[in-house]
Amino acid sequence: MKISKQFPVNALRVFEAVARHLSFTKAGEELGLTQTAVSYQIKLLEDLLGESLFLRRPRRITLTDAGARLAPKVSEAFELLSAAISDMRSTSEGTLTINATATFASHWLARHLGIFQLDNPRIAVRLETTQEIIDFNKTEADVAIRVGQGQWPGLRAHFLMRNHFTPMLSPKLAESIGGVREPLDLLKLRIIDPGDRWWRIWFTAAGYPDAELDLYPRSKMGAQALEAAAAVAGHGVAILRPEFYQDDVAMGRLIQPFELTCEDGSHYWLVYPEARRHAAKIRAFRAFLTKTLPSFEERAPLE
Amino acid sequence: MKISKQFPVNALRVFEAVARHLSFTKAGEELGLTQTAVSYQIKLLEDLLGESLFLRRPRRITLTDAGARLAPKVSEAFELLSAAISDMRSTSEGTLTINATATFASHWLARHLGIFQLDNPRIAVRLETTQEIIDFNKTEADVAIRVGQGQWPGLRAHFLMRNHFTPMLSPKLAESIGGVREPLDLLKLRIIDPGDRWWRIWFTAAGYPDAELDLYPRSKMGAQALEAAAAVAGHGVAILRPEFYQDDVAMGRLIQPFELTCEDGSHYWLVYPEARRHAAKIRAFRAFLTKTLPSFEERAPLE
DNA sequence: TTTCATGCATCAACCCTCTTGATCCATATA
DNA sequence: TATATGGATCAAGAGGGTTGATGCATGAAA
Repeated sequence: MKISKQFPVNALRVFEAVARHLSFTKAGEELGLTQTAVSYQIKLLEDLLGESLFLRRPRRITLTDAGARLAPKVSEAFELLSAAISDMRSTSEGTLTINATATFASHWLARHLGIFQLDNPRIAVRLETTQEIIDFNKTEADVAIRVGQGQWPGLRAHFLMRNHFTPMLSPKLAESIGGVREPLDLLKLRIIDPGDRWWRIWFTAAGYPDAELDLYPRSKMGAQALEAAAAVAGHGVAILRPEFYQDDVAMGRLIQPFELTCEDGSHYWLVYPEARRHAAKIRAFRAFLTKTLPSFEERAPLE
Repeated sequence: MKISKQFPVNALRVFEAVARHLSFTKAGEELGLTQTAVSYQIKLLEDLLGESLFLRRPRRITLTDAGARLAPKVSEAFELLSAAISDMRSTSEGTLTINATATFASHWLARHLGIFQLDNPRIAVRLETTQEIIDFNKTEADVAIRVGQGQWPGLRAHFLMRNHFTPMLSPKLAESIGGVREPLDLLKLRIIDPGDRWWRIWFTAAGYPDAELDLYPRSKMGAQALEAAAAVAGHGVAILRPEFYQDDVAMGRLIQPFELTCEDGSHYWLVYPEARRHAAKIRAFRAFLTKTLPSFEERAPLE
């Protein structure tokens, strides 16, 4: 059974407009309906209620007692509804929830988000960090920053920046073995998360495809930020995206012993549900990225 | 454009139910819809608002912030709506508006309506009288008493009583011409509304088809009650439905000089819109008539 | 672990509601 | 009397909304 059959909300909506205008034609104009449609809906409602709601006088209609009793309450209810909707609209238009990896959040967003907020004083920002993959059906977020290939079904993706990596460690730790001169020197140290494929890629690129990383199955941290912290503390060598740790380098807490950086095909992307692409706040965020990030563009490096 | 497109009341209604049950399936059951339909409506609403309203967790769903903000207001609005409707229903179920001719109202209804009200203490009665034909589109009435053939398009008719008539006058007036012995005596008196076809019918039946009534084009009153009043006052002879004036006869204010009564094929009927036939108050009124009026039956004497 | 049960998403197909446009009718206005 | 306004009625058509089957993910149970 159709829903409108049990509870004629549409008919009520039409009734409300007619009661206000006291004219089928005018009400139709307001609602974008023909006079016929209005007539039909009113008749429907009247039949359902078993009561006439309007008296059909020549050239004008009048509310019956029943209609007059009903009208104000229906009006109120619909005002409430539309208020609720527009209120919700403006509130949620007003806060942008960004879900990012901890790494990206702390090393890039935290540093640049100020500009977005200056440009969009009416949009509050909520920044959430989760480990890797998020599902917009399961997490409340308007946009997300993901690392990947830039292809997710149902999601629109904009390229943010390439992701490359290189070993980094604390200067003290480097000194402890008399400095790091060549890649194999690193193997004298504890490797933070040797299972990370990045290590293999990097050593291969450096000319040592057979470096015995597996021998050191130490900590598995998962989040780059944590590995970096461990490296700063001198617990070992981590493989990191150098741009994110320029500060640490400048402050002498980390060094990047080799120029060589590698990529694994995964990069940073801004993603959001296809269907939400026209939301004002998402537009604003795109505009901010376009302005702030030279490499920002939709669906860029498909390699 | 469909109305639901601009303002998704149906979707909101579904949303309200889902928010209450926190389950698409349950909500569907409540509304008499399939889970699919519910899913569809929610998605519709979410797309329209550009906001997720529910988080799809395994085996249960949760309101998002946006959804949680929206739900209570929508609930309130719909409660208001359904309250308004049921309130209106019960109020108008509670008063029966009867539209009758002044004659019938004062001579039959007024006398018997007490029984109806005893039987139906919860139904208030509003008795309105208008001259003849009423249009349910133009007058607020639940039922009407009409004189006619019992055939009106769109209306259901129940036979109430035959309508017959005979001359009546005040005893004083009769004495003034030495008593009324035979029909032609009446012509010595002023005929109240000689244009009334009833006179011609009656005189013809009495054996005087050529009685010169047209000679006395006096008052045209229209309502039987007024003619009766004129007759009581001794202003002339009226042609009336004798049953309605038994009191006046008993009190010596009117006499019925001849036994002969005539009919013109028009009788008294209870009528109401076909569509309203199931209304409780109309049922109650029918029950009352069945009980009170032996001749009461639906669509009876088609002659 | 494997299997089962629950609950939502997706898809294609169909029905019926709702809308449209034309026409008719009644009445108020000029 | 002629014209304009506003609602009712009718047939026809579109598409919104519904259904039922199916798939998928997860939690509970075996």
